[in-house]
Parts: sequence; structure tokens; C-alpha cells
Amino acid sequence: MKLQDNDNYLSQLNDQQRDAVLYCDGPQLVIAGAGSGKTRVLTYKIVHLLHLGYDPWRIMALTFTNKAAREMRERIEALTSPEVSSRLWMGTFHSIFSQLLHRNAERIGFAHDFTIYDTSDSRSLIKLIVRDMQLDDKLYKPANVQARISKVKNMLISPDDYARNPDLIDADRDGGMPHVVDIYRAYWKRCHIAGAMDFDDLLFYMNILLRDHPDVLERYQQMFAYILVDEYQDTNFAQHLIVHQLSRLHNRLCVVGDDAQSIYSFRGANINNILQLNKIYPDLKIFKLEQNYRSTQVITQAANSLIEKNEGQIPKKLFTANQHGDDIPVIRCFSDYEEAYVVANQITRIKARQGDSYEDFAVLYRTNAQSRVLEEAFSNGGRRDTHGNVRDAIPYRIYGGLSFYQRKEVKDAICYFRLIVNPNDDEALRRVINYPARGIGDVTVGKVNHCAVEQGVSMWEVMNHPDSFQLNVNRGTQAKLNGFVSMIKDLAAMNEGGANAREMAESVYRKTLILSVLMHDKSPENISRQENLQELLNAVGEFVDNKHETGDDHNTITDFLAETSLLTDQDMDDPDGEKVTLMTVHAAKGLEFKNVFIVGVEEDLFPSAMSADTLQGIEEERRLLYVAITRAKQNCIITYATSRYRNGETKSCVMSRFLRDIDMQYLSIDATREATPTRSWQDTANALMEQWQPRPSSRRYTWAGNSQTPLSTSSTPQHSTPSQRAVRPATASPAVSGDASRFTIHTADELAVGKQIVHSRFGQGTVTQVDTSGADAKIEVTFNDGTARKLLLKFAKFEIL
DNA sequence: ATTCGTTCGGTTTTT
DNA sequence: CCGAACGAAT
Repeated sequence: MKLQDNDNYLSQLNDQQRDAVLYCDGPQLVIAGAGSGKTRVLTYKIVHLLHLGYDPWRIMALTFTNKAAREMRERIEALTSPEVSSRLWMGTFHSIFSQLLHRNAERIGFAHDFTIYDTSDSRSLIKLIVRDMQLDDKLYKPANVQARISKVKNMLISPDDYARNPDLIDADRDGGMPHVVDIYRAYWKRCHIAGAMDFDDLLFYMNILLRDHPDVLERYQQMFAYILVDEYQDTNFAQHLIVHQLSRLHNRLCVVGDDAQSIYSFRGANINNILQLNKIYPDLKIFKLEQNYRSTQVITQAANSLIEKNEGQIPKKLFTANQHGDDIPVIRCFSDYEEAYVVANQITRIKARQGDSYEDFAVLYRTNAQSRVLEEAFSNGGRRDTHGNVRDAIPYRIYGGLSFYQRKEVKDAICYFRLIVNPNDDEALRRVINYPARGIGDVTVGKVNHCAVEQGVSMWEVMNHPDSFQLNVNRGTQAKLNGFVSMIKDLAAMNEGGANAREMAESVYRKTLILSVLMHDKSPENISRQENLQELLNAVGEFVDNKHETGDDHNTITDFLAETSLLTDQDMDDPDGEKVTLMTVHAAKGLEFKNVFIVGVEEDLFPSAMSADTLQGIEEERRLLYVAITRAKQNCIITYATSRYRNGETKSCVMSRFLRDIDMQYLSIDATREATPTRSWQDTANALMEQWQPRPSSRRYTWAGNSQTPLSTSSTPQHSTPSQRAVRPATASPAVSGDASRFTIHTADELAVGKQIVHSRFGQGTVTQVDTSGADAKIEVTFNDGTARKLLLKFAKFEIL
């Protein structure tokens, strides 16, 4: 195992961190306060394990977000080598378990090409079931039922268990929804028939796999010699149990977390998983990291004083040796509208004062809906002159909201991909069977569905064997169905024939006409859809290129789906930085910014009205604010408005109770609003004018990360709202920082044995062979980490020294 | 079957 | 205010 700095990595840790890294003899809990170097400990610990001789593929490191996993992998790569870091089992719970389940699918009665239902797929299936069962969907609201099913799944309760559980049954009956159990059972069955798993199933079936197949359990227990888990306070029971099962043979477990940052109980996270870990592991060693390296004293102390108001925390006192810092301004605004302009103005001002870049700013809010006004203010640069003309817009980037893969046209294309991989995927089928319109309407689809339910098969099965199932449709309709079936079959045959993902995607576009139907209409939203489909194609292409370049032949559309279906919006790389980040507090967990605005700190919003009636609810909201404050390195600015436009009407609001929980000495409540009096007056006047006139269209044509409003098109009606902007999908390669344009494609005659190159991923190396014999010229390179690789010249991007 | 207009209901956070 | 969902019209 080759490490760059040998033992040097240990010198970059403080005593507590080093202790936590060095202890590798048994189960370990690291309570890591905000900003205390949690990720650093995990990263260095893995490096340390590698140094001790652990094989990378025997280390499992679980995170909650793809982003966290990716960042950790990059850091480890820098300290070791791509060769080593790429072999670690590192990823989100869902993605790691998805991989393991795909390998063992047949053991739990699934085809190995099972597909994954996202939240909207499973909701639409539940809705369908509710209707099929002739239940009232006003009563059995799909979202509610879904949440309930999700909750019990995370407690590992199957439909049979549910039926046997008097508490659940009674609760449903008392709640007037006695049929939840039946919906759950039907849902369960139909997912199974469709060969599909939802997010919760990935955890559930992983448990089933380990529970019912001792040989599999033993194999993985043997294989995973060390298991590390990040953000353990946010694990639910299903995750907790898997971790325990896998780790209990070697007992080499390191979990890192902070009970004060547990903010996902609505998703089944159970704080007791971390608080009572010592009950399961009597020899658990506890390490505390209490020194904050991120924030000023003011921010750290203010956060401490807030979280103290919660009961039942693990006692710890976060301290920092950082500078004292400025007080936290608490700015009262008249309206949400004014609040947005105040934030925009403050950003401009602080940026000028501190010489910051826009990347140094984040605006955090409780709900996604709050982003709209902010976007509008940012597009206007936070200022208007007397004529209302737009001045210097503030570039921003929104995380959350609609992700790229959720956009209608993109999801349609993806559903074709899914159908090719797994034609039994009923949700994908229902979605695209008549898109583009091919004369297969609701009535026909309803018949196919009905027949499928009766026979206990997938809709595809019914359509594929029309003779075995009497479908009461006329000849014309039957012909249309047959046409669809054979189209999918042709594509599937191509996939099985080994076509790569790009070839498949191109064929899908061509055969299904999804792109060409958008050509007829030149409306802006249609153009935007075309762009998005093109963007998806690019993403697929990059995926294939990357695979090619690294000599990995898993480049089919099946592989593409497996790797992307668990990606979210947060995982998108933004090509051009220099933007203010707008996101929910939840999405900000684990991140840090020099300057953080927390907006809408009002009763009924933060804390949310939904959580206000229970103590646990309030405490979770308080932790959420704690998370928000501790994201800030230097400046934290809190705003609230006394009136807010919500659900179509203006409501008056009051300051959040949480502001009273923060020690006054760290706040400057009377912070005056920025801007000159005239500006301020002007902003207010503008705000008032807005109430009179129809609002200036907040719908702006923006896409692919371009948040500036193109003035030339502002007269045409636009239908894509700002928060729906497409985002460029992440490239599969962990991009090397710095100037990517240095890395380009080269031809064989530029190269010779002995030449030095720098590869965009693998770093520097020496060419050991140039092979132009085949159709595609290849070179062989020995990189400085000792690994030798073959690179295809038509794909590999590097610089010749 | 598709499209367009109207009404109605709802509102947290996300892998 | 926004989207879903339903009903009526080519």
C-alpha cells in the first residue's frame, strides 16, 4: 500500500482526532460536534486502516449523501491512489445496498435487473391501488399512505407483520383508515411483480437477505473487515440493524455522529441508535471531538446556547480557538419580499467589504417554497433604480426542488431505459406507453392493468402474451399494443446484444420519437425540454466514455441506471462556480460557508407548524436551526419577516421562539437594515407597488445553470419557473480541481515510449507502450502510484509534459 | 384520445 | 398561488 506521506497524515490531527483515528481494536463511537473535523477523522482513519494493511475492498464506509461519499473518496484518493480509493466500498446506504442486492437478487426472489422506484413512482402506484380498491383517495391520501408504509418498512414490518400487529391495526381503525394494511399488501405484491424496489426496500431486503441467508451473511461479515458509518444519528432501524449484522463478527466498527444534529426523524431516523449504542456493544469506546475549527466564537457559543435548551443530549461543550467574530445580526423585515431584497443587498455589501466571492455565501431556508422570492430578488440584483430597471443580478444556484432526473422529459426517457432493462417495471410502462401519443389511451391501459392485477402478472406480461390473456380490445388497439411491445423488444435485444449506454440511448431517442415530437413546437419550454434531453444524452455519453477510459466494461444502459437512479439533485456538479448557494437547511447538513443567511426564522415556519405540537418535534426543529447556524464560518445572519405571502395570501408572522433560546449577548437584534435610507425607502415602495400591480413575471427562461435573465427574451411568455431550472448532470469522473482544459485528447504520433503525461484522474505517469495496431490506438502508462493502465487514445484526456 | 378550462385542495424536511 | 384532477368539447 503506497501512501504519499507515510506517517505524516497523523500530524495533521489534534489529539482527540488522532486518538479516534488510531483506535482500531473494537467498536467505536465518535461524537463529533459541528465543525470538529468529523469527515477528517473518517478520511484519515480509512487511510490509517489501509496503512495497517487492510485491503480497500474489505472496508465499507457508509454515508447519507452521494456527495459526502464522493468527497471522502476524493480526499482518500489524494492521500493514496485512485487505484486504492476506487476499491473501497464507499457510498450511501442505499447505493451500497443496491449493489449488494443486485448481486444477490435471486436469493430474495428478484431478478438481478430489478429497477428502482423513486418517490413519485411509488406514490403513483399507491394512488392506483387506492383507486383499484375503490377506496376514497381523499381519505387515503397517497402521500400519507406512502409515508405510513415507509415508516413501517423502516421498522422492518412486512405486510404480514403489519396484519398481526394489533397496535398498528387499531391505530388505523381509530384513524378511520382500516385498509392501509391492504394497500400495503397490494403495493408490496405489485412491486415484487414489477421487479422493482423503492428506496425503503433497498434497506428492507438487505435485511431479509442477511436474515434468511446465513451463507450470505457470513460471506459479507467475513468480507467487510472494517465498517465505518457517517452521520449515525440519522440512521433508522433498518440501517442500524444491517450495520450491526455485518459488523458483529469482526467487531470493527466506527460510527461517527452528533446527536445534536439529528434532523431526519421524519424519515425514521432514531436518535437512540446512537445514544444506546453501548447497549449493543458493551465494549464500545466513546471518543468526543469538541473543538470546532469552523466557526467564530460567537457562532459556536450562540449555537451552544441554543442547543442547551434541548433535553436529552449527550453532554458536550463545543469550543473554538478561532477569533471572536461579529455578533449575529437578527434583521426584521416587513415582508418575505423585503427580506429577499435585504439578503440580496447584504450579500452585495459583505462581498464588497470582505472581498468574498459569491461562492462564499449561502442562504438557508426551512422550506423549498421560500426560494422563489429570493430568486426574484437575486435576478434583480437586490436593487432597482427609480424606473425599476434591473441592475447587476446576483448569480445563484439552487439545490433541491425538481432535480434534473425528475423533469418530465428526462424521466420519460429514463423510463424507456428502465423498461428496456426490466420490462415488468409497470410504473415505467404506464408512464411511457402513450408518450409520445400513440393511441393507447387510459381505457386501454386500464384494461391491461386490470387484467394484470387479476392474473397476478405484470402489465408487460399481459401485453406480451395477448393470446393467453383475453384483453377486451379491438383489433386496432391490439395492433398498437403489439407495436409498442415489439419496439421495446427490439431495444431490449439490442441491449442484450451488448450495445453500450450511448448507443442504446440514441436508439431510444430515435425509435420512440421522444425528441422529434418536441421539434414541431418552437415554444421556449419545448426548446428547454429538447436541451434537457440532449443533456441527458450527454450524461450517458460521458458515462460511457468514462467507463471506456478506465477500462471498465460496465457501460450498458443497465449499468447507467444502476449508477444514476440513486443520484439526486445534490449530486450535480455545477460547471461554473461563483454563485450564491440557496438551499434548505436539511440539504446544508455537512456543508460549510463563510457567510450564511438563515431566512424566515418565524413561528409556524421555523419551527414548522407541523412540528409545533410535540416536544420531540420542537426539539428536532431546534436541532435544525443549530445545524443551520453551525454551517457558518465567519458571518451568520438571521432574518425574519412580519408578513409573508403563503398559500396565496399574506399572513402576518412573528419571530421564532428559537431566537429567544439564543443567548442575547451574541445577537444584535436591532441590526438596522442595510442600504441608504433612500434605497430602503425605494425598496419598500417597490414592494408596495408589487401589491398593486401584477407581479413582474417571476417566470424567467433559464436553464442549464444560467440564472441570469436574458433581457432580449423577456417579452415572450415564459413557463419554466426559476426553481425548475435544469442542472447539468454530474459527470461520472471525480473531476480534478483546477484547469480541466489542459487535459485533452491526443493522437499516437504525439506520443512515444518514455514520455511523461499527466492524466486528469490518475495523475502523472510514464508512457511504457504505444500500440497503434488495433482499430483504436492505445497506450500503456505506468503512473506514479505504481499502477499500470491502458488508455484508449480516443477517450483518454491528459496533458503531455 | 387529446386538449383545454375550471375547480378544488394543500402546504416540511429527502435517500 | 400552484398543481392535480375532473369534465366538456374537437
